[in-house]
Amino acid sequence: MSRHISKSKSKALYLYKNAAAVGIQKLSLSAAQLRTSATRASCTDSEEISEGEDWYASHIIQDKDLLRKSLHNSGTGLHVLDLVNRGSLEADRTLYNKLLNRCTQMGRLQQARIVHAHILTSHFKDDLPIHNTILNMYVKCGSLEDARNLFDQMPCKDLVTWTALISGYSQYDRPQDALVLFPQMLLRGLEPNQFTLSSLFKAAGAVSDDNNKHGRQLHAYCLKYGFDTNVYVGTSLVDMYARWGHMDESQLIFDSLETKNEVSWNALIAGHARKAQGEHALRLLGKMLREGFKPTHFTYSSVFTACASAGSMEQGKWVHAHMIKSGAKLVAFVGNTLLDMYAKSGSIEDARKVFDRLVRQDIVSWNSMLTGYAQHGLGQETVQRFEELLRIGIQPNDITFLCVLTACSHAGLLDEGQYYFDLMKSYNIEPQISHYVTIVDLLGRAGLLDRAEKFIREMPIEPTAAVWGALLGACRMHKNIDLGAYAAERVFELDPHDSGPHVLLSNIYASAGRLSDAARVRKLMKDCGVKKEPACSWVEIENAVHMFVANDDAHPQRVEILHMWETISGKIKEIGYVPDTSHVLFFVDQQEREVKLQYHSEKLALAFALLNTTPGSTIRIKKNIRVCGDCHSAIKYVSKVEGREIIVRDTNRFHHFRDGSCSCRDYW
DNA sequence: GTAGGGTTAG
Repeated sequence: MSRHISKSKSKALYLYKNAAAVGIQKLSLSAAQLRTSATRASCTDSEEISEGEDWYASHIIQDKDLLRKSLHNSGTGLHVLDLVNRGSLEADRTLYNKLLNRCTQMGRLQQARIVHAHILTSHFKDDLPIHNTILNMYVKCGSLEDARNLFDQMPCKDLVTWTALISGYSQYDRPQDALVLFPQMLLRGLEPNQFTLSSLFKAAGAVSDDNNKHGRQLHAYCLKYGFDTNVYVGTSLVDMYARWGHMDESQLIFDSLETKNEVSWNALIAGHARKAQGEHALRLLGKMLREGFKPTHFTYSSVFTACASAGSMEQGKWVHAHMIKSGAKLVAFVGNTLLDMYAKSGSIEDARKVFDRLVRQDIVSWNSMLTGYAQHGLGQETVQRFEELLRIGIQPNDITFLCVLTACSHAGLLDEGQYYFDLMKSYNIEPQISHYVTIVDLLGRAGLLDRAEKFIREMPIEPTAAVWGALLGACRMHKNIDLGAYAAERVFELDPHDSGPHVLLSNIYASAGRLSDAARVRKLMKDCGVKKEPACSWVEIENAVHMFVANDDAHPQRVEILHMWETISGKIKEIGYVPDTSHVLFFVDQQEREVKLQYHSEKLALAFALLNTTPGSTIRIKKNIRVCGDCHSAIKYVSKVEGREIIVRDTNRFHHFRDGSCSCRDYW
């Protein structure tokens, strides 16, 4: 043993030796690890204790009550074990439970292992309840390995033992491990209770293979034994079906619950939020309120997420106001979704306000804000904020870098983008495939197609369809047919069912006049059963979201909309708008192309908004695919002739049209 | 002694 260790540290080592004597080496820790942890624990755990032997000299405690009170100090109170070792205190069940609970609450794994070691030296070494508590402690400290080792070593296990481990696996994203334990448990003659089942449903919700066999079987078991009336079990069922995306079943189970609470509502609302069903989530919030339940942070967080994906700012604002009135603090978990909602529904200013008002910003707050700036085309702002983040010493993560790289790509900041890509190493972040995609995009957009291709060839990881897809997109932008065709072939090989690359390649050929090649790609696409997603646009007016599809002739205001577009079209042609028909399929004639162009969904949405909003107000449109070049050009002119700010959100980013130009500087 | 719900990118 090291001679450099102080006397107080050697006491911890004594503890370790004791433990080793009764077979602690069976634990997952090596002797060296345990020695280190014991030493460290004794040094760092009890800040209130002065260094070394002095403390023991001045604290010879005879009074056991006084000693127990020392457990109320901060820290895990581990030092009392030294007094046990000295014989001045008897370690009883209560003492061990207090120590174990303290380690659990504070999540202190090293200390937890020491207490465990000590217990093995005591006459509780075969005590089942104590060992269940230890197992739970390891789970709560996040060490499934320690928990599993203990579980395997325990000669006697009861339902609590099995349930604690099952819940551990389901909490720490190891659903399969949780699920396989269940039949093993049944084989040993143990029957699950509501605790076991709710953990199992949580696990089953995280896997969705084989027609969700596990979850459905468990559900049947649960009905058979009548556990479904328990609110925990019922809620975990609602959640399980919602995670599979089966919202109808989720709703049915929810409706059948005799007892509901906030958590049940939250599970259902979160399900709709994950499916981007904003309207549904909002309706449920209204219902929840009418039925007298108080929304929690979880509720608000899900509803804001739903509003963000729907881009419904007005509704989101209403919920925000409701949250303020309820007196809830703006903690990061909710605030991040709120700021994301503002950013995604078009108001970067409001997003910034939320960011500034957060009780404390975490890395997700920063990432959301950076994403917001990037999507709004504020490349310089993103870079500046990113630099600020580094300056104040916040550790960026892989998403942070992805945000800043995307911003550089969208804003054409070539040098900065490459610099930040290299900078990732200094922060010990290994670039993921998405970072490589962004760099290909960055180089490609800047027209450096050969460099982009070279970059792909030299990648240390295998390029995916997304990587080649980025090159293909750049080839479309810069009209490079040969490289585009090559990149498209790579994409087809890697991901034959995506319609995007087929459409892109077909368009590359079409715009170069190679109509037969374009037709061949379209045919290939058809033959493979690849379907193009129909284009849609949405516009929110007075709390209602209106949807438009291209050539929509079923809309009740169809005549007015078309009339409005004709008027607008005339006005913008007067100031220089020329329809760019290269964005329309090649097999229609010129006149027909112009007509088809006129009825792109974003134009219909725009005309509708002009008809139904007050002059001068901002118009916000959302699109499910990228805005086409002709619409982009037309909307720029409309913003000028109508004196309107028009904000279009497509799948990639925002376009802020104002006074004849767009924030993306025609670069998207 | 064991249980259910929430965030950022692409």
